[in-house]
Amino acid sequence: MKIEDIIKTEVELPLSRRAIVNLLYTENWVMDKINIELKAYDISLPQFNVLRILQGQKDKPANLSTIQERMVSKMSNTTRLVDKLIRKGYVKRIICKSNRRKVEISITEEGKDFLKKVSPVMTDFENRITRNLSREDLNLLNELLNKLRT
Amino acid sequence: MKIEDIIKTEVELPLSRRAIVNLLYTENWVMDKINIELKAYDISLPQFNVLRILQGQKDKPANLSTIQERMVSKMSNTTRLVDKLIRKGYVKRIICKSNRRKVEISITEEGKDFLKKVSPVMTDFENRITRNLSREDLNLLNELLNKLRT
DNA sequence: CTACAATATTTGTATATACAAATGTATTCG
DNA sequence: CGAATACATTTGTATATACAAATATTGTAG
Repeated sequence: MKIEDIIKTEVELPLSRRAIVNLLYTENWVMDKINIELKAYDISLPQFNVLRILQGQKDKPANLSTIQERMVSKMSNTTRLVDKLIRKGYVKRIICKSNRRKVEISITEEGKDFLKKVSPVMTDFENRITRNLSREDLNLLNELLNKLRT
Repeated sequence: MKIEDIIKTEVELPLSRRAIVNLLYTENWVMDKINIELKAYDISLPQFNVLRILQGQKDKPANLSTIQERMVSKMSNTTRLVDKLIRKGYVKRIICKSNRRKVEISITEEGKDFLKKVSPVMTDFENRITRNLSREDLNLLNELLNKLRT
């Protein structure tokens, strides 16, 4: 559906505005679907991503700033996000011995089990939501987004 | 910059995940820049969009549900958003005579003046932020996003 | 070794958003 | 008419986010 029809504007948008509005709208549309998917597991996307980052560390714990720089959306408050994961039992936090300003955050067995359950669900979701795009389409979209940010 | 480098993952992402992550990341990147731009005018993007919608009405007032269906990101709370615009003096709200469940919201002269000042700034911003994309690129991006939502 | 700057995280506060329930009004149907 | 239902908006509440300030720790220059 054309973006002009979605936001019900009579006048055609200038090309650059149309692309930006479409980008914002589509991101919202995707996020809605992701949230619906994750709601069943009582976790938010940022929380899920932190778990994935920690698992990617292969048992080497990460500190807060490492997590922050790897997040898709830059978090203003990673402390409280980690707090929530701790309350759920998915991660643990210990103060770094070598530098007591730092904290070391690592995934628990419970967190790993959770990921083992939810990761395939998300992978399946990603495939479903992009099913209308061919491999070339996906590559092209990826390149255009990179180019936009250049 | 490749999305894998941005989120510092060692493994290459599957195509569909890469596109989705890139979409979310790029939208965040754009929103950050929009917020910086609008901050000087002490207004948020949803608020700005409501003003544009009301101006598009050409003095015909809109009710809340009309505004909601035209918003890019579906608002869960348009009442309080309009409250803020009223406090700023940019819009006014009167109860609809024919159907007192409805309210009629319209832009004030002050709101029109504000838009006259800020709209060119935003148009200029939109052109700047898309300057690396050709007309074909923008059309292509637009089509790919439409296709994704199909 | 002490004061000062730099680093890493945490906390406070204001604002934003999501979702559900409540309010007030209009319509319909016996 | 009066009860039930539908409609349009508002309010309550819990959670999320942005940003600034505070805290705690380490490194460094004199």
